[in-house]
Amino acid sequence: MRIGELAERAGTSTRTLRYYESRGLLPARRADNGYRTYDEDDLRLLSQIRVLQDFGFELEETRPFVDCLRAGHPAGDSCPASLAVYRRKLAELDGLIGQLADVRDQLGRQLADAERAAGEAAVPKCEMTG
Amino acid sequence: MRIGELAERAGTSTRTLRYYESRGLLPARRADNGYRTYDEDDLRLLSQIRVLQDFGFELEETRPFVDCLRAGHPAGDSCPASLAVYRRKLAELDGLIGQLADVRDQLGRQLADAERAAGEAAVPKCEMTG
DNA sequence: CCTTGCCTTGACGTCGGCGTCAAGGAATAC
DNA sequence: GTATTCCTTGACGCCGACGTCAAGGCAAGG
Repeated sequence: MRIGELAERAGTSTRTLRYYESRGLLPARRADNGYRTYDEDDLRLLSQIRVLQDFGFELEETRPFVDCLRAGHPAGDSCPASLAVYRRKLAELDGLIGQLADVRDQLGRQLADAERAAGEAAVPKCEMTG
Repeated sequence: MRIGELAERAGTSTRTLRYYESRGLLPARRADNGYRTYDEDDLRLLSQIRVLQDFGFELEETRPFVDCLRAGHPAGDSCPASLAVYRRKLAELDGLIGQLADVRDQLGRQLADAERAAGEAAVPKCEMTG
């Protein structure tokens, strides 16, 4: 199949496929007329890349998974290098989520304090006027 | 004070201050020789910006806080517009944290599955050989 | 006078993952 | 023949918050 069909079947763009090729991630065979040619295996590699991209992996981080599939393994994560990326990514995510949760809590307190201050300014010393 | 001193006292760079000025966020008075001149109030505005930046706010999102301080309010979040940004940011954070938690769980399962598969491949049908 | 250290504006570089446009070749439909 | 649609390479644009370099001005110390 050609680049347009592969892009459509994978739910991405031809530009993206050319970009992956430029990064050496998904090289293509060439037909006599110079057109890029792909097969079903390429679709599997591409699907693996897309899944990981959706997870927030950088392109380079998908490389071990692609290499693993290309080496004939049943899944992209059947290789130690891929598992290592999983673990790094998990640690990274845990750290990030923790940071964001901290920020979230601080912001929540800031908002509560600011709302309280605004309320007191609007109705000052309410209990003294009764 | 001049730009270098303000930058140092705020723990940032002169480039950053010029950038803020170019965005209209922190304009500076000028001395006769053309040098930018700042006062203690500018340091407060800048500190407010930096705190919010550290929280992950975009520069534009800090503008209501700066405007609020400049209007003479005691804090950057003493104005409704600032509170609105707080609330938007909280919602945004909650959404993001939720997404990341989902990804984290999926990744954790992927890793567990892949590790189990690798283990079974290494010691296949262990209970059948006993 | 000369050096040093601050300041000025202007402009290009960074990072990732593409989008988008341009100019032209190739294959298919009619 | 020609209209359409696919394909090719090349190259600039984008986003955000600056970093970094260049060329030159201004002030103070020795």
